[in-house]
Amino acid sequence: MSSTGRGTNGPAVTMRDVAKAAGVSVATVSHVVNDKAGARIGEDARRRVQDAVARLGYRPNALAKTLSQGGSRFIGLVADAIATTPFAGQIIHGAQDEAWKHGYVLLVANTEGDPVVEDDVISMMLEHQVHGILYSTWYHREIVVPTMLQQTDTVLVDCFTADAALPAVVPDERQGGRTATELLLAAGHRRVAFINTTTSSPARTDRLAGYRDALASAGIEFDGALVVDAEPQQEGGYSAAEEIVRLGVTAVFCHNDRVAMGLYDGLRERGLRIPEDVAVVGFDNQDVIAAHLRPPLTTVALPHYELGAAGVRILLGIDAPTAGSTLIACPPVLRASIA
Amino acid sequence: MSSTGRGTNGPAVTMRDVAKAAGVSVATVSHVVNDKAGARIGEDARRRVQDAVARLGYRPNALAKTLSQGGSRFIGLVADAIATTPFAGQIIHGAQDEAWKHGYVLLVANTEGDPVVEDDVISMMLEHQVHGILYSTWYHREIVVPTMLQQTDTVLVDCFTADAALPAVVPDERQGGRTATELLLAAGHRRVAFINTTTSSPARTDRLAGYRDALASAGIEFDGALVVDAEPQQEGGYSAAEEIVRLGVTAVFCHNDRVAMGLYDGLRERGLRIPEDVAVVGFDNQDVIAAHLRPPLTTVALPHYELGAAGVRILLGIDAPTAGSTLIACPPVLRASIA
DNA sequence: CTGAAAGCGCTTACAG
DNA sequence: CTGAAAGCGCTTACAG
Repeated sequence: MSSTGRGTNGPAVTMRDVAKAAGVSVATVSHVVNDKAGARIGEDARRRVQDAVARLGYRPNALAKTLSQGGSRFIGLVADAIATTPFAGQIIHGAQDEAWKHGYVLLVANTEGDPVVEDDVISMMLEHQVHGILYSTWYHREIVVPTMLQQTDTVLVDCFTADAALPAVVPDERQGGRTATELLLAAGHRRVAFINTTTSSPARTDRLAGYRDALASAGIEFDGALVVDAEPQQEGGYSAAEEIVRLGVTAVFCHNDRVAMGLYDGLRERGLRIPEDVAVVGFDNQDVIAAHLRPPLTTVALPHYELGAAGVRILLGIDAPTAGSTLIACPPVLRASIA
Repeated sequence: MSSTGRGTNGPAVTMRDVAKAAGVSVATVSHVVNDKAGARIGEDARRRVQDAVARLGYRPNALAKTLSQGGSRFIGLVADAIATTPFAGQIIHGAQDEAWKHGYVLLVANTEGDPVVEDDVISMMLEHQVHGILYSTWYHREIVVPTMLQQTDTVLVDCFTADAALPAVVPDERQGGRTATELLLAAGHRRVAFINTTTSSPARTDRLAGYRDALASAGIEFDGALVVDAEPQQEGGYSAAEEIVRLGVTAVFCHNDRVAMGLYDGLRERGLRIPEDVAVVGFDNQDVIAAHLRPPLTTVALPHYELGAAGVRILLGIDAPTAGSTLIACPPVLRASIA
C-alpha cells in the first residue's frame, strides 16, 4: 500500500527493543508496562523502562498478549440489519461503551439476515477467540439461533428463543404500551384509540396488553372497536386516519412513529388539528422522524442503547441473566403532540 | 459466566491435539489445514488430518496465526456517529463486505466525535495490529485528523483534510446536484427553485454548483432569487414553503429528504399538490423517509455503502487513490414526486 | 528487586 | 512426502 503512504512505521518496536534500550529484561518491561501488582521493580529500572517506552514509541501487541494470557478481550456482536435504521447502531453504541468499560473490544459483523453469512461471521468470531457473542436483531422478535452459537457463550439482544434456553434482553413492550397510553389518559382523554400493527410480534401483543393495562387502571372499559390494525409504516397510519375520524376519539396511540407520521397526514387532510383535536403518541422515538414532525411527537423510546449495554453486562457475568428475558424499560419522551 | 451456560467448550482443541490424533506433526496439520500450495502431503496423511479436524471440531486460532505470520487481517473503522442515522451503518456494511471479500475483518468503533475516545479507539486498533484504518464521518465535511493516525495507513471516508494529505473517498455532490436538477428539467420544468442548506459544507457548495451546471446545460439562465436557504431539516423545508409559493416555481430541488418532507407539509397546507402543482426532488435517499412520503419522493442517493467499500479497496491497495478525493457517484432514485 | 526460561498456538524454512 | 526446530511478541511462575 505504498501509494497510500504508510505511516512512519518501520518494523514495529517490540518489548525486546524496549528491554535492550532500557538495559533490563523483557520480563521487567512486561511488569512495568502492565503495572503488575505483585512485582516490586526498582524506581530506577522502572524509570528507564518508561523512558525507553516513550522514546521508542512502544505499543504492546494486543494479539500476542492475548495468546500468552489465554482468553481474549473480544466480544462479538452480530447484527442482522445494520444499514436500514439507526437501531443496530444504537445497540452497537451501547454494547461498545459497556465493553470498553471492562477492557473489552467489539468485533461487529453485519449479516443482513443471511444464514450463510451468519455462519461465516460466527466462525470468524470463534477463530478470533471471542469471549462470547451478542446476537442481535433490529426489531424485537422470536428467532431460532444458528446452532454454531452453542460453541460459545451467547446472549440474545432484542430477540429470544421459544425455549428461553439462552439469556435474552428485550424491551419491555408491555410497560411501553402502558406508558404511552397513560400519557394520553393523564391528559384527560377517555376514548383513546390504538392503531396496532398487522404483523404478529411481541410488539403487537404486548403493547396491546399494556394499552389494556392502562385503561383498566384508569377504570375505563376496553373497547375492541377502538383498536384498529394497520401496516407499521406511514402508509398504514395514513390509511387508518379515516377510521380514527369515524371513531370520534380524541386521542390515539400509534404502534410506532412512522405510523404516527402517516396519521398526522391523514388527520390534517381531514381538517383535524394535532393536538387540539386529537392527541397522538408514537413508539420508537425514531431519530429522524419523531422530533421533527409538526407538532413534535410525544413517544416512547425503544431502549436500544441499553439493550446493547445490558447484553454485554450479562455476557460478562456482571449482571445475572433473568429467568426468561431481561426486560428493559421503554421511557416516555415528551414533546408536543398531546394537549 | 457459568450462569449463561457456556457452550460445550472444554479447553479449546489445538493443532497439537489434531496432530496427535492424526498421528502426524503439527507442521503437517498446518499444511493441510491451510492448503499450502508448496507442500506435497500424501493422500493418506491428508485424510487422517481432515478426519481428526472434523472429529475434534478443530478451529484454528486466528490470533496465533496472525502472530506467527506477522501482519494481521484487521481493518479498523472509526465512525463518529453510529447511533443517529443509518448512514454509518451503511458505510460499515459496505466496508465489511469488501473487507471480507479479501479475507479481512472489521474492527469498528464509535466515537460520537469525542477526541479523547477517538485517541483511545485508535490506540486500541493499533495495538491490535490493524492493517490500516478507515476514518469516517456521517456527513461529508472537512476535518483535521487525530495525529495518531500517522502511525498507520489511513483512508478517509466521507470526509477529507484541507491539505489532501490522506486519500479520501467522498460523494460526488456536484454530480448529485446536477442529477437532481436534471430530473426536474427532463420533466419539462424551467423555473426550478433550490432550497439549499444554511450550513456551510461541501454539500452546500457543490450541490449548488451542480444545480447551476444543469441549468447551464439546458440553456436556462441562473436566477439567484430561486435559491433559498433553509435549515437542513423538516422545519427548514416547512418554513421555505411560503417563499417557494411566492416564487411561483413549478419544481424544487431540496437539499435533502428531510427538507423535502417539511416542504411537502408546507406546500400541502397552501393547497398545492405534489407533483401536479409542484414537482419535488430530494437528496440522501434516507430509508425511513423517502420511500414513505406521499407521494414517494424522487431523490438522489448518498452512496454510503460504496463509500465504505471503496475505502477498503484503497486501503488494501486494490484501487489506486485518486489525487485529491475519490468521488463516488450519487445515483438518482425515481419515485413519484415529479410529474 | 530482576532475569532466564518455558509456554501460548501457530507458521515456515530447512533437513531428511 | 514429513517432521524437528526456531520464531512471532508477550506473560508468568520460578530462581536467585
